[in-house]
Order: sequence, then C-alpha cells, then structure tokens
Amino acid sequence: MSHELKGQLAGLMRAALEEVFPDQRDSEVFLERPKLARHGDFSCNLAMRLARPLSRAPRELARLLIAAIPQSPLVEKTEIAGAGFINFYLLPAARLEVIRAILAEKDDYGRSDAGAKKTLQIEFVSANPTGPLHVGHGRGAAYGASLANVMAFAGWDVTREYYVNDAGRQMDILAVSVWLRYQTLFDEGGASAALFPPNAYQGDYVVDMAKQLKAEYGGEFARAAADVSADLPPLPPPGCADDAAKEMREARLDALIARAKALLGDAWDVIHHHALTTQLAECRNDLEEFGVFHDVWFSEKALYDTGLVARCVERLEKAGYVHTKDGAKWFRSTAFGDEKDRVVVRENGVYTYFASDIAYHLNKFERGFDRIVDVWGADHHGYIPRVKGAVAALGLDAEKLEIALVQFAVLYRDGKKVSMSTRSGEFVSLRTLREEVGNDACRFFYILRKSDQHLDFDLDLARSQTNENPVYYIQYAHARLCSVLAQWGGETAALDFADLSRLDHPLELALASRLSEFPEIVEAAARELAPHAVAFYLKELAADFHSYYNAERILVDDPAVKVARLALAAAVRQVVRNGLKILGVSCPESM
RNA sequence: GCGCCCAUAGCUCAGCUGGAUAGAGUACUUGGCUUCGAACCAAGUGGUCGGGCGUUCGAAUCGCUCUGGGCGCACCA
Repeated sequence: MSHELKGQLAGLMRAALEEVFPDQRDSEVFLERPKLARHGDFSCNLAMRLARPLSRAPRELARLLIAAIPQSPLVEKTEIAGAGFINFYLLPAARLEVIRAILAEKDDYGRSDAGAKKTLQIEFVSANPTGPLHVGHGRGAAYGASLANVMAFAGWDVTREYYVNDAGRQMDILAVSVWLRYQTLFDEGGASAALFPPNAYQGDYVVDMAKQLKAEYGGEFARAAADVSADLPPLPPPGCADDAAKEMREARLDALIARAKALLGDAWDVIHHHALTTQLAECRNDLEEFGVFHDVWFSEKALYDTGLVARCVERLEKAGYVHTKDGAKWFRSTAFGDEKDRVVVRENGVYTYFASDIAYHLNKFERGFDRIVDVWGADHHGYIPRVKGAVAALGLDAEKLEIALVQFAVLYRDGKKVSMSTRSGEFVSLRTLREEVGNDACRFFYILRKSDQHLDFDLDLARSQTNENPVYYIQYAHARLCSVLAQWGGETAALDFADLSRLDHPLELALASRLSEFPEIVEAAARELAPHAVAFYLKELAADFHSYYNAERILVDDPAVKVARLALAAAVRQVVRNGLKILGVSCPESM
C-alpha cells in the first residue's frame, strides 16, 4: 500500500543512518514529495540536517548514507541532488500498486488509525435558536461537519455536538417578541403594534410563530394593551446620545420581558417553549438539508436544572479562584493569563453566561472525552483564556481542549457588504444561500479556504458563475469516470486482476502517485484541523485525471491495456468519492 | 491604548514538521471536439511572497520591528 511507501523508504533511510552514524540514530527522518517530478518520487533532507551536528559537508554525508541504504524491491535508483538531497526514484510497479490497494479497500481507502479510536467531541454551530441560521453560521457548519468527517476518517471516535443556549436573555427577547406580535393579532387599534420595540427580533418568522400560537391557542395569551404598556421605561428622546439611547432601549426591553412574565404567569413558559422548539426544529432541519448532523443537542438550561452551574462555581470557590467585589462573584482568570477577572455571579445573584459555559465544559470533561474541540467564530477569540483558565482551575487538563477559530464569512451583494444582524432581521439566511448556490457548491465554497482566512462570499459571483465553481470540476471528473466505466459495462471485480504493468504513460504514473498521496492528505488535514486540504487535493486529483483523459483513450482495443486503464479509472473514481464524502459533497454520476 | 488573526500574480487563493527554479484557478493571448462527456485539455503572458533587520547550509514558512486591514477588550450571549 502506498501509504506504506513513505514509511518503507523512511525505514531504509533510518537503517542507513544507524549503520553509518549510530550516534545520530535519534535524528528524525522525514520523507517528502518533491514539487518537481525530476526530483524523484520522494526526497530526504537527512544529510543536510546532519551537516551541522557532524560538522561535515551535506553532499559527503549523503554519499555515505546512500551507500548504506539497504536493497529494496521498490527503488529504481537514488541520487544526490542540490545541496544534499537524497532523492528516491521508485519502480513503476511500486508506484502503481496503490491502484490495487484502492480497489481492495474501496470506501476505506485513506482511512487511518492515527486517532486510535480515542474519543473526540466537536462542538460546532451552536447558534442561539433565536432565528434562522445565516451565512455566517453556514461556514461554521460546513467547517465543523467536514472536520468531524476528517477526524472520523483519521481514526477518531467523533461526537458532534450542538450547544443550545436556551437559558439566556436572548431567548427571553425572542419569546417576548413573539408574544408582542401575537398581541397585535388581537388588537385592531394598533396600540400593540406601536409598542413593538426596535431592538426586539424583527424578522417575519417571529410573526409566523405568533400566528401559529393563535392557531393553536386562540386568544388565550392575549392581554389588554394598556396593561402591557403601563409605566414602562421611556424610549430615548430624539437626539439622545447613541450609548445612552441604546441603554434606554435595552432597559425598556427588559421591562417588557418582566411585564410579559407577570401578566402571563405559566403561559409565559408555553410561549417561550413554543419559540424555542420551533426555532430549534427549523435550525436542525436547515442543517440536515445542508448535510450537517449533530449527535447531541445539549441544553444550557439543563446545566441549571441539574445544579451543575452552582456546583461548578462552588468548586471554583473551594479552589480559591473566586472573590467577591462590588457585590458580584469574580473568577480569577488573570491567574491564567486573561486580561482581567470575569464575573460569574452578578450583583443581582444571576449567573452569567460564562458561568454556565464553565459548567458546560466541566460536563464535557466529565463525559470522559479524550479530546475536545470547540469551533467558534473568530470574534470570540478573547474568550479563550477565561474558558481554558476555568478548566485549569477546576483541576482539569486544559490541553485536552482546543479552540478552532473560524473567521467570519462576509456576504457581498452588488459589491456591497450585506448587514448580518439577526435582531434587525436584515440577513441572508443559510437557506436562501443554499437555494441560490446549491448545497454542493455552498459546502465546497465554504471549505475552500483555510478557516483562519476571511471569507468574502460574493453572492452575485456564486450565482452567476456556478459553472466555474471548482466543485463542478471535481464532480465532472467523477461523472466522466462513471460514464467510461458504464460504457465498458464490465464487472469492476474483474479489474482487481488487471496487469498494471501495462500502465506506462507518464500521466498514468503521475495519477497513481497522486492517488497514493490521499492517506497522507487525510492525516495532515486531521492533524492540522484543516479539512480544506482535502478540497485542494481533490482539485489536483481531478486536474491530473482530466489531463490524462484528454491525452489518452481509456477504452482501447487491446484488452489488457484497457483493463489496466479501467482499473486506474476505477481507483480515481473511488478516491474522488472518498474525498467528496468527507466534504459532504455529492457525487453525481451524470450532470 | 492593549491583545489575537491576516498580508503571496491584475483578481480569488494554496504552499505540510524551514528545503531545490514560489504554485493553482480566474482574467488576457493562441490552439484542440467525425474518436470514451469541450462543465475538459495544451501552450504563453503575469511575482521586490507588505517593508526592514535577524536566526542558518537554506526563510513565503521561525524571531524582532514597522506599515496596512479584520476582530476582540461587559455584571451581553
């Protein structure tokens, strides 16, 4: 198997090293694939790395090492090149053997046991269920889902999780928004409509939920408009300073929430629950249509209900990391490199979001995962020190927790930035984007740059040039392969016995080498938490195939050559499938 | 002001633990369908890897510094 090729060559080099320079036996031996074909199939820089400790010329060391390399049935020749590279040229048979491995392993080709079946939890998306997912969430969804697939393929036992913020003020704002819209359905004079705050959730989906409530419960939750509006804090006067105005509007919104709770009693919970479950279902449905699935939907509220938040703060207090100041309880995150200490219990006795987040991470650790990855928007990066600090303060191994930051995706329409505020209702939903661009292009576009790179999502470009999207380039290669194999019409099992020595075209050997890279790509992508590497690899694989396809005919008259080329074709198709599956992109047989 | 991220071809971006002449796509120029799918291929034009200093056999990659962008610095979530 080709993945072992690299390992076998490294073994040869190590043997040579131990024979010639036993003192240096601990030096790491790296093999890499040279960029240029005329530098061989694999290259080793060991001689150059040894030059310094041994105080000898690299090329001289390379000569000694090469002389000591054991004979191998894989290697055609070795050479010294450049400053002291040792280049390996493999025999064609060794390069082509990967085809047989792919046809045998099928969907499992590229899978590795690097993760050793250790448990890994990846938490991603975790958007507040207060409205439709938008374009920004889409990137986290595509990244997280592809990352999870890569990690699973690389041998990790992956749990995909969504953290539901169902306990906070944002949910209260949504609930009161729904209720106020509901009120207007029973209010002919328009007094309730005028009451709707500018900082409540404006979207049409809020009105829809209000209508659903009316359909299900009639006027059960309707209250007199005068009771709702009585003695509310005032709206900011015209000309009021921005900061002060914002503060006044938020105070008024909080008063409205308190008023709603007072007027509605238990009915408040019904409305709250209705809004939550409706939005969560929407969100889940949206993600599943996007090919994004979560194994666990974890409720923030449950952390309170089970008392874990309280126990968590107590545990921090016992550990001596909590102090009281200005009536609030602060976690001493400065002890862990944070800029300032952070409040966990407010002056009014209410826990902060941070407190429940500490509890959430404690819960993650208590579930025994070997490794935990949080996928966050990059705007939360300032949050990392306090969370890692809290984990450490709880006596847990903060090394197990990694934060993968995903930069924001900014949407452009007509060359202008599109506003992305959920509360204002001015956003492009993920659903809209998927409908305009298509699921496959959407998944691929999101993943096509590394996660720490800003993503400018040009809607007009994505819409007008979908045929130029690289995803079609790859899918087209797959469709072509399917077409050729279909026209041949034979059983693919027959290809297992192909005489691969009939593949002697340079493009065939190049294609085989490319195929053999796949397991290395998967491993590297998993190691770097970088699924985009798989996308770039597939582009290269597709390019190699298209070149070959245009240069040579597969269905030739000579039966032995034909079967050998079909075996290569089947192997390419298999690897395209395995790669696209990781990325959550479909493999159409025709398009 | 402090902290984190980013800067590579006209544009959009790759570049793995430092490696050989820095690569794709796009745009532009030219050529290839009576032969397995032209949503494809072949060839060409295009670079002070933001600037400077340093580390070493060797730097787009590591360190320092400057410039220019993005984001964050709540008893919000």
